[in-house]
Amino acid sequence: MNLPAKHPSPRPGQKERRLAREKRILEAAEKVFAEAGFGGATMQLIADMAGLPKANLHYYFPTKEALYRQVVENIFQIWLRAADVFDSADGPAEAIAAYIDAKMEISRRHPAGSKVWASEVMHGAPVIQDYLEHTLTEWTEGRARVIERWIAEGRMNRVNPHHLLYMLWATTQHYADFNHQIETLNGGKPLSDEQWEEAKASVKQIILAGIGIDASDL
Amino acid sequence: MNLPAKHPSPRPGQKERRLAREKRILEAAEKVFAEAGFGGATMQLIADMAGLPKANLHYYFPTKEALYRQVVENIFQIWLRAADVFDSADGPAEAIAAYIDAKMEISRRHPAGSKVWASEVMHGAPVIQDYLEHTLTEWTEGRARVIERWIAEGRMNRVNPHHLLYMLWATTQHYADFNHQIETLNGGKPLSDEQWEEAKASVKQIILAGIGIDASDL
DNA sequence: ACACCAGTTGACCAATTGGTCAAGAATTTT
DNA sequence: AAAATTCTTGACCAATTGGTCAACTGGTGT
Repeated sequence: MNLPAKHPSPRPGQKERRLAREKRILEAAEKVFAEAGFGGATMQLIADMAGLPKANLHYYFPTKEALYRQVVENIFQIWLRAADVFDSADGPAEAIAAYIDAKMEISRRHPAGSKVWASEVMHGAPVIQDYLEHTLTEWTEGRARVIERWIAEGRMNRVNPHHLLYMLWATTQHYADFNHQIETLNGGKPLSDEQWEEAKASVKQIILAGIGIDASDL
Repeated sequence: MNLPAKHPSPRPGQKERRLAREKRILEAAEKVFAEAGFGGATMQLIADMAGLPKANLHYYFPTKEALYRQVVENIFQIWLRAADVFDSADGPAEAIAAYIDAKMEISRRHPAGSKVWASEVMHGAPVIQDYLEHTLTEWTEGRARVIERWIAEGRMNRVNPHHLLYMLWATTQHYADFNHQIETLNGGKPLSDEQWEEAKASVKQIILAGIGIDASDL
């Protein structure tokens, strides 16, 4: 990070290589943790999937817990970043629609990460309890106040902001966590591009109508 | 069940004892599987929680898989039974409201079971793929047709029935699977009776309005 | 009293697991 | 080119795991 930088210019060298290796490991780990859960995942499996010997994996991540923690924290960052679109719009219709789109896109592009997150929370959040208590709590309370303001301004129906947020989280996350069930009910095939669009549209339609917003605004 | 019944009268004896033991084991197993996942659960832990030696546990359930399978199948039965309330009502308002109530009650009363189910599906449904492909598929298609009929009759908005069902599942299940997160956001306390009522009411309010049903019907 | 059988259990086992380590290969720095 | 640092890896280890087994217990029917 801050070692003597003899050469002020580029150098594709060591640092990038290390980051690339770590990224490859983290991607393998995410998949394995998602498929097998923390308890069912083995370092050997992760090493195999990343294409390197187990001992080497332990060089980059000293323990299984450390590796897992990193995976979970990465997901949480993605999750939080998506949450930002909530603020970049100025009304409930745009904000909630954009938030649904963003979260549905995460479910589509990062199903493994979503599952790891769900699994972590389901098991009592042993490693990210801090995040839940601070970052997530603050974000949630902030957004709840925004929603209450919209309600006070008559821009949407009076609903309990927390339960609305839970519904948004639950519904969008469902498409990742339960994608296997959805696939099975879809004749064994993954949702096509059009079906994903329909899913997004359906979720937006029902929720926006559910809080008294005319979706033709969008 | 149908062994020679020497005594035609009662007899609290052996069969009941066996069932009681199995029930106790299954309850312990459900908790442990929910808390640790299949991979993280150990027969020793389940035995401890059930209050009997591990070897005895293996007398009732020969393998970890067999025990797990039984737990999952039990949950699925509860799930399906709740689904029946969907049919006992004659209109979309009553049916969906009753279904939400029933599923919310399951989330409240059987959070461990719900988590085991979620975990099973999330990991690709290794042991209940049959159920997904047959029983669940048939139930879902049947209900989707009912919803389509309601739409055709003008009794609710035109929405994609599958995505409506997914939203119902996702939202109600969320209160079980993510109860830890909800508790954390609730100041570390479980939802009170009143809060559960508000949760149910909020879910019903948003979804019913979302499909164009005036909830004051109920 | 006896045999019979479901249930109980501590001791044990082979396999797997997360993690270590020392020796070597690469790469960078001097 | 040599020294120093970073990476790589096969072999290994202690602990844990699911599962077995033979001996034991206790109730039931005869």
